[in-house]
Amino acid sequence: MPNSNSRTAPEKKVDESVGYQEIYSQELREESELENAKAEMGEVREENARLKLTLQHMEKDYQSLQCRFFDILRQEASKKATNVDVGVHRIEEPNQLLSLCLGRSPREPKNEETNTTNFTKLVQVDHEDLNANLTLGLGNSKLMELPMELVRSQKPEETSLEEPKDHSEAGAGESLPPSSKTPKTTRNEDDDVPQQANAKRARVSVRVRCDTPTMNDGCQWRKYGQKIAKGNPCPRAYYRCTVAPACPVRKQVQRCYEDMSILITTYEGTHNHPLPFTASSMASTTAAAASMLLSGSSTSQPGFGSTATLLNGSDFGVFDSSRTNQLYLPKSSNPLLPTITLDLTASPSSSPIHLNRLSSSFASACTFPSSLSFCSSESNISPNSRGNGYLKYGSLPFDKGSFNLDQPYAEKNHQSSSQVSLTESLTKAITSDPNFKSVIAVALSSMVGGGAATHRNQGEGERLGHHLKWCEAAHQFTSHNPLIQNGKGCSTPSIFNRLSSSDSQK
DNA sequence: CGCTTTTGACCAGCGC
DNA sequence: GCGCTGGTCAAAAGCG
Repeated sequence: MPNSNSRTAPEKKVDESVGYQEIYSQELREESELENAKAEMGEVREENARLKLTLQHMEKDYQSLQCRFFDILRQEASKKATNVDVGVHRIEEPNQLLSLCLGRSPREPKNEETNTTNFTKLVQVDHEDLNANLTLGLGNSKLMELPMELVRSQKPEETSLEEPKDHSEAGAGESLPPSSKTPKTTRNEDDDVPQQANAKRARVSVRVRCDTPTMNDGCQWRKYGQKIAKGNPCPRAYYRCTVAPACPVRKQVQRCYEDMSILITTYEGTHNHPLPFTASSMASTTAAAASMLLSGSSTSQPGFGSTATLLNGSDFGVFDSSRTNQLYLPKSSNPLLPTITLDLTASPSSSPIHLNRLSSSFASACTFPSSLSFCSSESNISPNSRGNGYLKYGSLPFDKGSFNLDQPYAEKNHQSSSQVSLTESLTKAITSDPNFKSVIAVALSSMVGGGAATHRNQGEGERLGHHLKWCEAAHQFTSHNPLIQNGKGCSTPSIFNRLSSSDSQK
């Protein structure tokens, strides 16, 4: 009996010790898991702190930019007060500027004081919107597609390529969408949605010095026609976007007769599909320009027809009516189509006075000397031989091609990264301020989305794209800093070089 | 073989 | 109504 007692006691002890070991090991496991979780939380917190810091920087710089922009507007307003000759033009300019920068309607009250206060309010509202969007965007991956949203801003119903279009474009098959026959759009759904129709019909003409037959904008194009237009022996080529079968976007490419080195590319329509990174840059550029044109068309002078001109400052307080005649616009068969021209052929240094008088994004965008351009060839082009004093959007000094992962698209076009970078410069020039909110939102969304995605296995390519968007956004963002910092609009290339090199090294 | 480019024909808008 | 012009179509050719 004692044996049994003596036997059971140690067994009980052994059982107990085994139980303790199990419990202990389980506790150890739990502890290690807890520590892992804590470590992960710490990392997330660090990342969150970094994001917060970045956001604070962005907001701070954005506010600085607003202040500066506001000051410039005030200066401009005071100048206008003393200049009666061009008063009619200039009174409307801040509105156009506002409409460009903030995407607002230019049909606001034209009182300058009202303008400035309105602007302040708009900025505040925008800022609030920004915060709201950012808040939403952190949890909403959809915001990552803001550039595309921008591109499709006029067509909100077309949010996805996969989404079958149930209106006239649906089931079109081989037939072209209604908007493809742009001049004929007046008889179709455009009557129903006039603004949308305007957006489709608005054309953005880009003048670029380019040796290659076409300018690589990152998109896929198929040539469907060629004509020799009257007044220009150089044939005009017609391209349509082939990224999506039903994409209504067309472009016309024609060399400038007066200067064969200048390539005039006219974009028409908005893409109804996701775009490669490089293409989205150009698309957002043209969309922004088109939207600016459309929003400002109501204030344009009759004598100027339906053509607006960017970069010579005609819309930004430096208008010189004599210069509009120096435009080498492609002869459009459809003068009803509002056309905006982005002239990238002139040197920024050719108009220092204009430069100083330009406001906001355009001032900052124009401040990048062409010598800093990453456009290998185009950047060294001498100032426009015409000497028209056009402002050139200098290119940002980062090699877009270095992290252009949309190789299939780029390879399709067999064109240099310098042209891609041109797209970037365009984008930065046009969309910098008007879409600054979007830029920040995209940036943060991309960061958050990309950061989260690193722990997942899905959407690798998309994540890369977002990262690229972030890079672009960061460049757009940082491109404003020199203006803020020195207040003279003299950009310092180092920051871009650092950024670009770090990006490209990744 | 599939995609792109070329090129002549066709169509629609506009001015006279 | 006619001619001019720009834009598009579509068959043929070219290319990889």
